Amino acid sequence: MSLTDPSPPLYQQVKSFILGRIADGALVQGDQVPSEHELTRDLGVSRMTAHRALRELTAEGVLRRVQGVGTFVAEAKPQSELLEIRNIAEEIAARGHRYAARVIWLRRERAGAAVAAALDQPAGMTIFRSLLVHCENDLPVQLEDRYVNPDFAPDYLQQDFTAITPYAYLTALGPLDAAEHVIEAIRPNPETRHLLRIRANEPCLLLQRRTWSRGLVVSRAHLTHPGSRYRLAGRQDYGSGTAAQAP
Amino acid sequence: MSLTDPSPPLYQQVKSFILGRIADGALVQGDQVPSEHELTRDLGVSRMTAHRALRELTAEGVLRRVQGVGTFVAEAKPQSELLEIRNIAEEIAARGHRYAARVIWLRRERAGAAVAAALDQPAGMTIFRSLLVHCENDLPVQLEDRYVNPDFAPDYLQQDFTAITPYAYLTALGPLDAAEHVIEAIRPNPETRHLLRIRANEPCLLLQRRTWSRGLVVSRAHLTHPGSRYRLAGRQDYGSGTAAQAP
DNA sequence: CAGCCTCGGTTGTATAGACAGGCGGGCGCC
DNA sequence: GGCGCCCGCCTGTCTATACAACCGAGGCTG
Repeated sequence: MSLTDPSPPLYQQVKSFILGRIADGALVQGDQVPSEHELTRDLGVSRMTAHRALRELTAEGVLRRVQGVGTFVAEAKPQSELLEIRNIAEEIAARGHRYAARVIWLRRERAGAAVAAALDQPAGMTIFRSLLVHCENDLPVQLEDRYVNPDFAPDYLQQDFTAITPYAYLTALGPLDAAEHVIEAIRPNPETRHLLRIRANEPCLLLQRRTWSRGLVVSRAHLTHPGSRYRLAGRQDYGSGTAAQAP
Repeated sequence: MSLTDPSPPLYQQVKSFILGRIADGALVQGDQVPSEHELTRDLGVSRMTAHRALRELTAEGVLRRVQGVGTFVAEAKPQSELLEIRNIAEEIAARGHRYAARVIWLRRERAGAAVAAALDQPAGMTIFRSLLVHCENDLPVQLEDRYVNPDFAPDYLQQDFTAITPYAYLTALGPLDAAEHVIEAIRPNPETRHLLRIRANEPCLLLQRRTWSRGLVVSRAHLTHPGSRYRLAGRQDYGSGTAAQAP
């Protein structure tokens, strides 16, 4: 078997080769894909080229690699791939608005079943939890309810989260894993409404972010606050490669 | 100048070096960052290592590279980078749920100032507009209100959008440009409530997507519909490189 | 039988070298 | 002075090689 030579870079052709095997069913979820050595032998490319192809497909979520074991087709995404959310507090700061955080409380508590599962902890284990209000120009825009795995951040409760955001503190401890997000429109409960100063009958956004092994975040954000200058917004580049398939 | 040796990989250290220069203001938007050759010379790493660092930072949107010219700090994003939304109709189909679209109407109309600006058309120009309900398992989940630039899709109004989604039709005509998204939680208006079968007092999500030169989409989605099995959700990979900067 | 060791396979990283292609400025020629 | 070519710089890709770290299985030993 050989690769078509003309234009696209070799590593791109290797990526297409793997993606094609997945698309036509020759490789399904959990299957081991050819190792770098096999790709080197079968496709006639160097190991670095095969490595780059596999590394990029891993970064794109298509594959999963385990050092010393092999490369596998990643499990189907637990949910959809509809959106990707970044950190709101850093967004506010990056846009030059006056940012402030207010710590409502920091405490340890027993994890319920759902939270424990999200943190890879057995149910009933002690977890750390923080509740913060993020303000932009004195206006509360986000209520951040964060559950943290104590194993990964033993000193979490001793931090001064008016000086450094929990997100910044956790990423300083190490890279954060992939995250799952869920976003909904909800009617805020009275406590949320009070802390975010939301008028009665005003809806707000509920963002839930689960970062494996590191923390679970539940943010109740009211980004369309009267006077707030921004919405939850973003950009997307439609890579010319992601072919649109009609339903 | 030299790099601290201990644990993190060299290409990671090079990325941190560049990000640090940006964070402390030594490099600002539009500045040329050190070339691969300079990094090789100044930091004592090989060109491939420097190249990987710059390539990954480019993929993350931090830098912009021009072959033959150099590498520069990317311009600030016009809006925030908070989220990225894909196509809801295709999501439903991809997840194997029964998908159906209902066309409420197709028509041409005069563009108001805001719509015209979004379509790069002079105000008052004729534009195409479609209103569709996307259903998942007979449950309406999204009301898609789409404004299309007639120059790019002259036959738009003749299409059968129960067979092919507007998104698929437009991408078949050519790749879509970058898009800006805005998402909010709103209380739906009576028409939306009726078409999406939303109960009184239930909030819903409002998604606005502007694809430059091709179309403007206003979607009023009620994704937390009782019985609907999904939320607006997604995943994210935190590149281990994007250093967290505390506000 | 249990525990330890070794060994082969696999991924992760790093280097040196090479060639291709794009861009822009400077130099020479007209 | 103006035009065009060429050369140097820069990024993009690819190869060959090397070493490190990790995992699992199989064999050896107590």
